[in-house]
Amino acid sequence: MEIIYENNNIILKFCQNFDLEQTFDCGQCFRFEKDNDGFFRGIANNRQLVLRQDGDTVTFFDITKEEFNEKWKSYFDLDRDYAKILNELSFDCHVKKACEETSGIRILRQDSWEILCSFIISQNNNIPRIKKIIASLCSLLGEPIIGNIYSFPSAEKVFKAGIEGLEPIKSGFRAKYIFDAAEKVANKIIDLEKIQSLNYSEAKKSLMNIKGVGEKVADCVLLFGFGFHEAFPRDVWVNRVIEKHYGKDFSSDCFGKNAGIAQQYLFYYERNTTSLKKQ
DNA sequence: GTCCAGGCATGCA
DNA sequence: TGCATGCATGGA
Repeated sequence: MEIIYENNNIILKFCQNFDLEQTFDCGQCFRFEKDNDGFFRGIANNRQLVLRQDGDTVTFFDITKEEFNEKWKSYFDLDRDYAKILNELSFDCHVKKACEETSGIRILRQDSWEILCSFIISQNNNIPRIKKIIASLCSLLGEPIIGNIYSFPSAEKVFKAGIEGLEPIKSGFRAKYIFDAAEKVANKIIDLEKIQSLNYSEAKKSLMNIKGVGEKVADCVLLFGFGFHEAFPRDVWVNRVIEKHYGKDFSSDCFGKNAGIAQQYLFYYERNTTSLKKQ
């Protein structure tokens, strides 16, 4: 990959294993959208980011070299050698097949509080509605960023709003879970910075003290919000893959420290091939 | 109207 | 420990 700084834009040439569509569409983030002209816009790191991909060239618009290096390289996991990892994971024929179809997903490194909240909202829910609830949470309690787009509200803000204060976002039974998470995070009963320093199983155990956080949500938070790539979230789609191809004795240990990357490729492949069949 | 959605808490055996 | 059931809401 070659990095060029030009006219206040960052241009990445010869990108390997980096596809914006796949990365934003694989269910790990809820605040990036593609417009009709091929531009992706989203909110992260407290600003709006605009990007575009043409073949193996990705452009980040209106961004300094310093900001790119400090914030966005790690956000898009650009220093990790995905070609090597996918090659290693391809000892497994199902992951190999998934990679042959789709090889541009990167695990984003997102804000841990935002991800915790977002995946609490995700339970027993569908992606369009998850996005809708998150957008209304942001416009209800976040700070204005641009136009009618708002930042993700802090845990303190959500805690102060109270369960009743969350009513307008129509999150249903999840409101009490969102509030419990906000209360524990705001009051440092769960210290997100400390969780980062724990090992995987201790970190998971700690997160599961929050109401509405079970194994699956905890694993998503660890994978997308903390960078624990050994986390292997088992949702309905992945369980379907496991039932079909692996059987009862399956353990994600076989994928080792990159199990989460294997999971994401299996998830994306299963979800897309199944939805194609439905059409 | 019915079913389902990146699950989880709860109650019961 | 393992399994069934209810849960808020909205789109298909």
